[in-house]
Amino acid sequence: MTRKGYHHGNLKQALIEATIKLIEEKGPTGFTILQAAKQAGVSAAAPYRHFKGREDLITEVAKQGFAMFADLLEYAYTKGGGSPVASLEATGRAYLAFARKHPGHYIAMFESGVSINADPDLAAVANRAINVLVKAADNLSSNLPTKKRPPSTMVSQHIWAMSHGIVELYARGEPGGRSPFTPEDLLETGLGIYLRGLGVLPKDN
Amino acid sequence: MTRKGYHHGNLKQALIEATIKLIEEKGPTGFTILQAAKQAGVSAAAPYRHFKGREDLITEVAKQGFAMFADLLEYAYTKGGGSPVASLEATGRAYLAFARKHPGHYIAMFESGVSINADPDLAAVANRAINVLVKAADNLSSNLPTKKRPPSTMVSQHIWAMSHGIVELYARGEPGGRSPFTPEDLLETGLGIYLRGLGVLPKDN
DNA sequence: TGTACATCAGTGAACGCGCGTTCACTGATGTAC
DNA sequence: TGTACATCAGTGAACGCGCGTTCACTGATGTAC
Repeated sequence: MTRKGYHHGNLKQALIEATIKLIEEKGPTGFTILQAAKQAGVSAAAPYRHFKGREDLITEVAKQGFAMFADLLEYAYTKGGGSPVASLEATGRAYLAFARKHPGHYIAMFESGVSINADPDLAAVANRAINVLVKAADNLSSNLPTKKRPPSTMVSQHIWAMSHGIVELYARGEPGGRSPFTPEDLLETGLGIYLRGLGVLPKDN
Repeated sequence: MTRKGYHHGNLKQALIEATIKLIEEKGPTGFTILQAAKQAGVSAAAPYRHFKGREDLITEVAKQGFAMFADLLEYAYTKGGGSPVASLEATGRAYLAFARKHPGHYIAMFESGVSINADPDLAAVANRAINVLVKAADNLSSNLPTKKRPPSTMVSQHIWAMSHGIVELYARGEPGGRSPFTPEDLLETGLGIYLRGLGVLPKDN
């Protein structure tokens, strides 16, 4: 974050990165424009050349976060292995990996209070991420008998909810102290049981 | 929140209720001691007779929330019906009902950043709630063959994660706009599939 | 029953602080000719 | 290649604000005798 001369050269991205770091450290509550500016080595007024305000900055972080998230999920899904089940499990692992590697983004995306529908770009990129899971669910249940096939959107929401719940409850400090299981274990086993219940995994094993 | 004379009479609880209301309306970020004091019709200094500060007030809300939550889950669990499965499902419904009816408490408990282990009382009452689910899971799997029985704590964490995820993602505004399914639907179907996968529900239906 | 006194709960003024935001400005950069 | 000028990105001072917290205080309440 060192400066050369009067012009920063890359201030916009530097502010975004400072925001990510601050959110990681102090949560969305603890983030302020002034501190982001300070961390980028710039006066308090400078951020206003690039962002409308605090909210706008967080939205930008969420946007970049969802873009990376969607890319990661897509990659995991397509390269995840041959079967629909293997692909879905790879996508689940990618979900946790993202939350672990990019907590600042994850928090901006899900816990900062930004309204995803307030910004069309944000909504679009968030939907791209969501659709990976919907497609994965679609693929899964395509070879189930039509009668007992729940809607793919529903299945994708079950899986999203479980993944998100594991991140929120067990991938950080709280609650109830450390769980004896890693988040990865929890998701793998939980997803396994769920998929068996769906009928896409054999009953034994 | 009207006052009689110089003494409020019930300021502590009035402040707690103001906090709940403010958190519901503006999130944990938006809550301040000053506004709580104003809402209780009292000067800015008065809260310090009852609480050490902002954090202490939120902790108290979380504590009361977990107590109610534990009571509700316990009640639902014991009165929930004859079978372990019916009891668990009743407990899940109670989970969502609590989150819906008491969003301020829920937010203070799970999204305010209070550390559950920082306060022993809080940890105790949170554990009481957690243990309802653990016991429910225990009951569930007690008539499964020992070999393919996952630990009850793990099962309870799967269920907690899915419930919490549904609350966070689909019981409020975000993300991806309104889901076509109600939170209650999502939990019921998700839990159903999961329990079938566990082997405690018949494969058909 | 009445009075003196201790205790308690709330007051209001004051403080320092960091925040968000604006404004006229200025240094740096790019470009037309 | 050199110069004039427009544009752009960042400055720094200033503002008003609400917040958290403290302090000496005072009105109300309860109780001993």
